[in-house]
Amino acid sequence: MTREAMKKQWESIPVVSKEMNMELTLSSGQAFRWVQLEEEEEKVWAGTVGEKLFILRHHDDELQYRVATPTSDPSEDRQTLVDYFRLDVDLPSLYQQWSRDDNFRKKASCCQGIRLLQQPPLEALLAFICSSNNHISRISAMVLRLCERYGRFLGRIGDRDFHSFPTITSLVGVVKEAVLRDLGFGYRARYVRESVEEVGRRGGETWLELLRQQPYEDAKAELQQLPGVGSKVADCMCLMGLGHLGAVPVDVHMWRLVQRDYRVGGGSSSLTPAVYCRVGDKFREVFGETAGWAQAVLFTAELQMQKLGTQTGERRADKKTAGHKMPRKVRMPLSQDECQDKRKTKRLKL
DNA sequence: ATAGACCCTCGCAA
DNA sequence: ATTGCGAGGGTCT
Repeated sequence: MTREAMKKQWESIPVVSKEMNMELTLSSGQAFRWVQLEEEEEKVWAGTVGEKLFILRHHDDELQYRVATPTSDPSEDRQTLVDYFRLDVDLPSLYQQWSRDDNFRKKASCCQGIRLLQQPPLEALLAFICSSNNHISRISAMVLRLCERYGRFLGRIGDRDFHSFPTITSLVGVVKEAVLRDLGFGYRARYVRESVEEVGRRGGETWLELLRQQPYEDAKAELQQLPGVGSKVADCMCLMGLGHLGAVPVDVHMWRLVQRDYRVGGGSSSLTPAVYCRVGDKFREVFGETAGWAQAVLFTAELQMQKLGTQTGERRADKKTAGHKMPRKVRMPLSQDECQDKRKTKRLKL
């Protein structure tokens, strides 16, 4: 089949717009490797899931896709996307449940269709290790270069090459800290290398799959054994790499949002491990088992607010004072053993 | 329990 | 136009 003919042929999966906002889902910082490109005067998304290179768009209540890699079984491609976007989950009804929380209903009404991606575990783990004390544009660049260096070439679209995320076997014993530093990883180079080695020792992707079967708390505790994986990165991995939808990653943005919109922690305290834990518990109390997904929606909605705010020339002079006029400190009664940082076990020595 | 250091990039002031 | 400075989806010591 010629290239031109390929271009016209879209496969499709019915997905109404309430079910999916592709733009926000792919660009809100869950995954770092999707790129939007122009193709025949329209915007499409290109990226990889596992060993497949996809081109996506959302048109006419359909998720339309092309696979740019040779494929033996077309139904497999479809299933890959169904799994990746969790299309079996009825999102509007989740929004409805979450909307019993007044703040959610107000803030999320503008941002329907934020789906939680189910990402390949190793990719999620390493990407979020890279995310620490970092911003999205740089994280994307780092992950991109990691794939270029160690991943498999999957194809070229326009002038851009796409690579798969490297497997654990292509990394163990191969990644060198100095190389990662050259790729711009900074001090995270050591975290990535050492975590790769440790994941390898524990059984690679198979071990990560086992963590998926374990209870969230256990999986999180295991992950925090890895260098570069604290409570936030562990929660990101649990939520987006392992499908533990109750995991609630709390970064500085979420922390500000929580202080402003929810009564957790009190105004003056910083995000200590104990407070971190309380935030997650609060979210699980309000949103139930899918608290992590609800968090992702609130996070994205907040990002949108800020983006729209700055676009309309609004002052962001309140950056320092935003959300600091807190109601009085309200401490949650808290039993010590229900909420504590699980990182007590000795970090393994490498 | 709390503070600093840590790689590097970018936006925004002087 | 350069230079300087702080903060950015934290973790470790």
